[in-house]
Amino acid sequence: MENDAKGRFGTRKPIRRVTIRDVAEAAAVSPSTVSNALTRRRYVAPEIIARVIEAVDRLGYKRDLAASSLRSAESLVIGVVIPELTNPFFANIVERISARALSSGRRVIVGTSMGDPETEAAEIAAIAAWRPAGVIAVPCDGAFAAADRLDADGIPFVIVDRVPDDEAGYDIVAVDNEGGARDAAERLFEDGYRHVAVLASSLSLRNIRERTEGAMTAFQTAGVEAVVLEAGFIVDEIAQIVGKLLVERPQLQAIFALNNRLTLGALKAILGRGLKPGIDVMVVSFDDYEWMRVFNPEVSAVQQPVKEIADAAFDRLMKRIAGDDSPAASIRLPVSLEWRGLPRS
Amino acid sequence: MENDAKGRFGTRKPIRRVTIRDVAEAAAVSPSTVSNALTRRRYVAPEIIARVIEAVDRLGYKRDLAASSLRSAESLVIGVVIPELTNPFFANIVERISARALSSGRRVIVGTSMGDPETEAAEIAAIAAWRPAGVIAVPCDGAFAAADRLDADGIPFVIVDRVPDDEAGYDIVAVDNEGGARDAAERLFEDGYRHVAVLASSLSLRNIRERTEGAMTAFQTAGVEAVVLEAGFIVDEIAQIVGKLLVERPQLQAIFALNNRLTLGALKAILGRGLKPGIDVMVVSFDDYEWMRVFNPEVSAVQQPVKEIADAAFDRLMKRIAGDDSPAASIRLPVSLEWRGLPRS
DNA sequence: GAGGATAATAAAATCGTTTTTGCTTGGAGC
DNA sequence: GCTCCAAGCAAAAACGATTTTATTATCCTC
Repeated sequence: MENDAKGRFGTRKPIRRVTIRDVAEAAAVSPSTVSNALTRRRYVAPEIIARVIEAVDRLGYKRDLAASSLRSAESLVIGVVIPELTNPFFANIVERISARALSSGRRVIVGTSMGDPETEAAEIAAIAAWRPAGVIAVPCDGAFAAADRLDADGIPFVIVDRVPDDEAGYDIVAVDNEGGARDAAERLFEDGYRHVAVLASSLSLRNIRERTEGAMTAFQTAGVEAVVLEAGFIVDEIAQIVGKLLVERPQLQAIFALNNRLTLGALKAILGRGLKPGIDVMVVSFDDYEWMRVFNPEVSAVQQPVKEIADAAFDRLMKRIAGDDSPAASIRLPVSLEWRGLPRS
Repeated sequence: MENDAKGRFGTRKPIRRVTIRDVAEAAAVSPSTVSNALTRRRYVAPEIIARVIEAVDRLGYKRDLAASSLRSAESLVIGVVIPELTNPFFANIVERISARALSSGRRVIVGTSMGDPETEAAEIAAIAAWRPAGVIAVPCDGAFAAADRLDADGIPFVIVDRVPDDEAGYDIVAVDNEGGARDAAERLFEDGYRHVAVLASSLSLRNIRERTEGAMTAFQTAGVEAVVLEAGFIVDEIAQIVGKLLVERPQLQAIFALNNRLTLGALKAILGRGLKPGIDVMVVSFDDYEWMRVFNPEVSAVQQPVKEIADAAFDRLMKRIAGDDSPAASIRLPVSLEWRGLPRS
């Protein structure tokens, strides 16, 4: 007898999957007993369980999760939708949620909207076709129109990081943007900075608006001369705008960049003019990345509690999946200021 | 009649999904005809198709992909296993593969090994339970023991980026590490650098070994005085090692860091000593990141063709899934040197 | 010892879809 | 006008699991 299934690419479809029926036959029990023996949903005699497990191991049986969840109507997938995977902040959140999901026997499927509401809606629709137990989403705009679709399908969801314009009725997990920005602003004042610029991407984003307001309120209260710049999303353009600012306002002592890209732009402008960040011009970043620590002194940053954000969102979603129908709530997590600057001498 | 299904969290399980049967009833045809009308697998009269589509739209029907692929035995999921999602290089690859998969009607599920072979094996096993059409993996070590599991299950797979110690019999997509490192080394020589250090993480990694060999061969041929340092994976430790190097070898003119973390460490050490990267000590990085461009001059880098890597892997996998059983092949893609340094004056 | 409750397993139904098989109709061929 | 074939749709089986229902054996109780 020749065995064609030997070579790696030797045959077309030689492999017939091991099903629960094969295991049942091998263990001389019925398929339902195998199921119960493995899932422990009903009592099965210990010696039969042992026989089943032996057969499973011997045959290399692995339960087909798709078939399993189809019948049991218990979805094992969690949908996660984010603007982009290449942003380590989002990647971190996905990684953490995946780990949590895995330890509860579920699996995450990820969709990226690339910052486009239409793509976002399409992704949500595509994910909905997988009948996820729930969805965790970082919306790309304040509308989050896809919410309706999820509601219509009865899929529970939690919104993360970006708070919708109308936040009523949604479960939301975000950070205390205003408080975090205020803390940083106050620290700048305490350390002697009196002429600062707040670097925003676009004030149409609620996160950025909250950060801007938190910072500006603190600056105004403290009597710090502060200006807000809307610099967009392209590093080179941001650098150009900051460059102009540095020329026009030579008295400027610090820049508070409200996201990591803005920080990149600010640093590029400062370094491009031969100045030293943290010495000639202080830079504080909202959101902390590894590369911010190569500078000397290191760039100070507002650190977002990524793990806590992901955990809070996951926990909330799990409760919803379990049937919790308490009123939707908005959770705001505190951020922490990683101050690495030297006091202004 | 009260309608309990109105509120967002008003009722427990009020939503009954729209199934193909509902559509069939609404369109006054059989379920099989609905299926054929939607998938176009068999001819259905145009007017019936129209009726079906109308019913689908009206009822908001979405085919259950799990059930669909269960019956048709055509898997719609692609497994992707990477060491970590927070590394933008891997995230990029995942994003690209996801996009390609999506446009072919499939979806990616991601597993992260966190650099641990056991976790990797567990992830592969877990993904296998979803019966993926294929798997694309970036192994975390040279053994890639999980390959056997995939082979046993008859799941085709492609290995990306990290080449296994024994590469025979595997489909592999990687970059030309040796050539890329050689190009960078030669350029350093051409620009006048004569005393350089090659910064490696661990020579037990094949990628790093190839890069080291490529660089050292070129340096030796050109008569450049070069030293190899194995500095590990922790930025602070790398910085410390480089710091010591800078003291011991004041004549050092350039550092060739073989991955992005090493680049961070090198920069940190250089900046920490008040030196200017690119001016006092040249830095060349293998792998290019956005933050490398904030410096002045920008950090030169060997850029990996992420899109091409992902595409090549995806294309190969699709062919395997389609039944191609040609011999396994190893594809090596060229990297490009982004030279941003100034010639040594 | 008969009736009935209980426990453990087997058999059958089911999840939502696709595929296979079967039926009906209409038209072509002779 | 009859047969045969193909087209077009319906009915039923199947995918691989779980849940529901049925069956048998055992154990109590009176």
